[in-house]
Amino acid sequence: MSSLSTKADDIARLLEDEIVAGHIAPGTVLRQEQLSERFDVSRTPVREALRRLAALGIVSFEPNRGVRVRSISAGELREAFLVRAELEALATEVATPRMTPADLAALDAAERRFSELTVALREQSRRAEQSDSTLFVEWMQANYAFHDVIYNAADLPLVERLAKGARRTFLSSRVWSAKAEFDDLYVKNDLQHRAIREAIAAGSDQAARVIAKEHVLSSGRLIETVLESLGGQER
Amino acid sequence: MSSLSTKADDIARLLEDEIVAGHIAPGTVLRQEQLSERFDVSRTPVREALRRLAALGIVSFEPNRGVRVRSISAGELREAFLVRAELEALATEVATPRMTPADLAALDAAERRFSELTVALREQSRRAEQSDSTLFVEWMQANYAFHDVIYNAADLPLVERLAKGARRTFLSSRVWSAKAEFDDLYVKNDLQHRAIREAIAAGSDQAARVIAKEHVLSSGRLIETVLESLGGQER
DNA sequence: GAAGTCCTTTCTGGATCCAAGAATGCGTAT
DNA sequence: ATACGCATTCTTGGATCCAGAAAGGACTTC
Repeated sequence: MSSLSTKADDIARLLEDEIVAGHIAPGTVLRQEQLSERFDVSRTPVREALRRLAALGIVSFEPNRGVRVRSISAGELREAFLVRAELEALATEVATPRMTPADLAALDAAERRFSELTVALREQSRRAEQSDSTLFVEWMQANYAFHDVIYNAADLPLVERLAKGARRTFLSSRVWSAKAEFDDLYVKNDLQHRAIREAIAAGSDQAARVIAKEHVLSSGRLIETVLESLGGQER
Repeated sequence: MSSLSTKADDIARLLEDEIVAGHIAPGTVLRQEQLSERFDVSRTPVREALRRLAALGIVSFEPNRGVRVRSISAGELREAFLVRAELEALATEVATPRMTPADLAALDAAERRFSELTVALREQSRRAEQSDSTLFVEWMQANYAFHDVIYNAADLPLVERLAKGARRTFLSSRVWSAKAEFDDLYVKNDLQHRAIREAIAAGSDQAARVIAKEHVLSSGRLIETVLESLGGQER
């Protein structure tokens, strides 16, 4: 059986997903043996996987003591948004003159889908107190799908990789517990997506760039205020 | 003996330095056993080190075939400069209002040192055909030292980490073999550093930002043309 | 002479084993 | 009761061992 991927890589991907999805809380100590029996392998590939996660900054090794899921501070979160704003701006600028009609159509579809989910989400949050999180997850995925169309057209793999790394940073944060506070964000994001698409469609890369940057920054600002209102319990 | 660092980490650092410094050519296959006897350890920590380098994108694993030092394509090099330009712009903008008198003094000193080395380097390249590379290395370090003052003041560890990763990308490229062609770059960099420092000192963050960005981009453009003139032997 | 098959060698990926560092808990002395 | 010291236990970092994949021949066949 010629394995196209190695166990260490599989485990790394799985763990990364789980941590990013928040299924493993920041601060948790990952026991090697525990993981090895969970994945039914020896500790060797587990440790190689952990090394990779460490290089990505997702976990941190404390020599002879174990690996710990890193928790991001408010400062790091803030910085991640700054970085993402710059990279998103760059990608949008580069993508604009490269957009094919197919890309534009895809962008339009992504925007529409995002709009629909936004409406549904606001509806839900107005009605129910304890909102279902699946809709929220879908909404967020639709958000990323919109941006992915742009990344795809920009054809800048490094930028895409780094920006997605920055995304990761705050996906695992517990900000999302305060979904209810986000009504403001929902509608704003929707409007900004429309503006970005229009600027791209009009071929004005500089305008698109500026709006894209502001789009990310304003999300960051809002999330920051939500975080503050949640109180400063940082780990 | 309570080891503060683990062997895997030490090896990773060493290998990274050697690859970035160009002592190990891109495309080289790294044999695990060879490395293990060179560092006088078993293959286990070697492999963990290699996993880390793989996560950083410095080497790539080819399952069951070995790890290979990644060679960067012209496109990747170009993209790395785009990214660095954005990040450097951001760092400069953020740093400007945060610069203490001490920082400004350090920036001034770094600029002066860079200027001196620039003069020395142009002198040398005018005289000797086969120029000594140590002076060139010093010059490059002085260049980075200047930018590091800014990163330090900006206090954005993520940005710094990513930007330095992008630096790495082209340090290992063989562009530097064509040092002779760089006279243009030498003087331009010097002028741009002065302009950046002046903008920062004047407190105009936006101006500093724009100049810093242009500074990186123009270096990128020049290096690109040098690369082309070297011929397109990409691996 | 070129291509295909089998066998040997080499090397990787993973499992297992071992030594040493860190935590834990108990007993004792103050 | 509290703090110190010592032994036990747990877990990590690293070494060694093993099975399977890929590369490299030699030998055969057309």
